[in-house]
Amino acid sequence: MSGKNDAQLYAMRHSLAHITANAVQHLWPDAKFGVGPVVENGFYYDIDLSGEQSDAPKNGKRDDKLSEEDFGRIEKEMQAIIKAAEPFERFEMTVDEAVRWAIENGQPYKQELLNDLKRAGTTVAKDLDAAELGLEAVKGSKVKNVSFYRNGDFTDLCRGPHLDSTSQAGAFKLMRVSGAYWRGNDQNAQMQRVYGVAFATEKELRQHLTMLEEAKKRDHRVLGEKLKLFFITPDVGAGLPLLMPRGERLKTTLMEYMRAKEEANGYQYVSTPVLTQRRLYERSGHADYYLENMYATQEDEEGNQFFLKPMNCPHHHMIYEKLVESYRDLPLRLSEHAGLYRYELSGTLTGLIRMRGPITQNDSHIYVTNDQLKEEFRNVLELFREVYQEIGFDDYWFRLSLPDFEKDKFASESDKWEFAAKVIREVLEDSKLPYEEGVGEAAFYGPKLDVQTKNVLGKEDTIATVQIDILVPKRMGLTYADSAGKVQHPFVIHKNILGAFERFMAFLLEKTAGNLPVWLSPEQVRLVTVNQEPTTVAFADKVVAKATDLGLRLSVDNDNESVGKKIRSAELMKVPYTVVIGEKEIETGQLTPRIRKDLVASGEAKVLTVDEFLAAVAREGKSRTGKSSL
RNA sequence: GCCGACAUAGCUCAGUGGCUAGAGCGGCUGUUUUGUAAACAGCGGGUCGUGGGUUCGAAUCCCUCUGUCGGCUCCA
Repeated sequence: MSGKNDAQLYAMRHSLAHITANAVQHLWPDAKFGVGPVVENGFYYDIDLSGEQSDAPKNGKRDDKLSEEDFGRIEKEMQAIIKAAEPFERFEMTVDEAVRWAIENGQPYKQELLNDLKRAGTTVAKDLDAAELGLEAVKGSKVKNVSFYRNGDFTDLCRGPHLDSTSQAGAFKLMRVSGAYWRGNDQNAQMQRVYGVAFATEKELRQHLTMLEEAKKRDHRVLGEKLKLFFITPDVGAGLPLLMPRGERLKTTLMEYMRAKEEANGYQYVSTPVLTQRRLYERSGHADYYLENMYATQEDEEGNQFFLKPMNCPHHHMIYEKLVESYRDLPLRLSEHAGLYRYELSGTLTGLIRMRGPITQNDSHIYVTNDQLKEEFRNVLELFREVYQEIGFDDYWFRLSLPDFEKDKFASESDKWEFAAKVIREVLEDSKLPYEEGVGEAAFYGPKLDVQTKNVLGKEDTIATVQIDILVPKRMGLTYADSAGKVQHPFVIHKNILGAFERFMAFLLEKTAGNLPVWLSPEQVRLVTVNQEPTTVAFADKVVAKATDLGLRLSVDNDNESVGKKIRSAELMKVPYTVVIGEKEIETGQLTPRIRKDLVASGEAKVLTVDEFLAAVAREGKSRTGKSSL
């Protein structure tokens, strides 16, 4: 798409946001409007109907909330506005005039934005820069004039640009309505956000909607059910998935891989209890931030209350105390694959991506001196690259998550924050790794380097993180003696490369549509028998025995069904290799493996001996290749 | 937690106040002994998510709770 078309599409989507608001205003004359920016594939507008008394109440219910039922009449009204071919006209007012306009028109949210603009020269709305709000503003500068756009009877504070006329609006569809806190702050009123998608042509819109349907099939929750990997049941609880044998196999394969990788890189594994006294979290400082997000036991008869651990750091810090006296003991790299539990708000739960537990984190804590910090951080990034490359995961980018010092959470020691952030930046720049920065995304104890990816519906997620802890070691009194015999506090690098194993499984499933490479497939080979004759079964048994010796995961489908149906069933389970066993194979001792389509380039079937075939699969498992060697 | 939508058989779904709640797939049984994406026949299978209410009558209307989906806030 050319830059000109991009600009045109942007203006079109932005104009549709105005047309949406315009239509809502026709139907609910007292509607109050927030902001209405362009987003990926479309636009939204934040609307508040509270206090609204519409002429057309629904079912006698209060009519102060939008619902998807209303979309039909809103869209109809939008079409009428588009058909009327109203020109978009730009004009300016002084800020004071604009504030008067907002008051006269009953637009308190616009008024607030204008007042902020006047006072601070900017509007501070999280995730929305002033330009997106439609305000021309440079931080610190005096704003005199603001621009407005008018079409027909609708006027909105807006930077533009817009279409020349409403008639140029393309194909659009209102998708959903959801709650959104005014200016992203949960202390503020909750408005309603109406989302729409919009494209230049009907065809593109239909393609987009089809793509969304297709994406649903790649959803790890759908695949988890179809591939018999995991499920969630209200009897156990929301956010508490149960892994079935296939899911556990996948998780264990990833865990074994990471453990071997880390042990080869000087990490030592430890094991710590899931229940812990409150005082540990008070000592670490986590109690100040996360106590209400931790599951607690009832007080026992001896008066003790325990918490399910939501992180491993404090426990590992206790081990540090036992093991480290001197700088000679550093760096110390501790790892644990522990199941963590966190109370997450019910509305945030998302399959294996966001869960309450067990969250099996690929968690390590690396204790270093000042001098070691940079090199060790570089080593961690190197390990990241190595692991992701071996796993074939290349769809990610880095985000340097920094504190927002205007928040209480990031209270003190700004020089240490700067130092840690500088180390991360230098390592990234030395390695020539592209990254973005995220202000306000840091942990309470230090800056983070997050690994970002997009899920199947294009939503951004953090897959893994490395953090430099500048606060907790001092707070917990962790020390070592430096070369001069002086007492020092170590830095701690918190790292998890695969994040939580469950979450990583989810990303893998969505990226691969369930077509896992051979080394990760719970079932690597399926033998399909042509008949149930004893000779056939005996031959299959012989292959199974050989495969088991090689450590392969192979199963036999000896059901009394047609070969075609059993092939289909293996295809649906995304088994990499399916091998039909019948008279021909028994006679010749040779197999013609059917290879899952994504694994192979040529469609030509190869004939191999049993030993050749099994050895090839074993090699592929060992090399973790994403392609078939056959 | 908040806003919106939704919850019917193992799965995907039909059924919007009126007969004993249906279909396809899966399952089970039998026949068939099968050659690379669905053999044929028969049989099971539901407290219509939970609890309450309205009604002569509720899967269907109202409320509660639980859970799911999409957002918002949050994410050590």
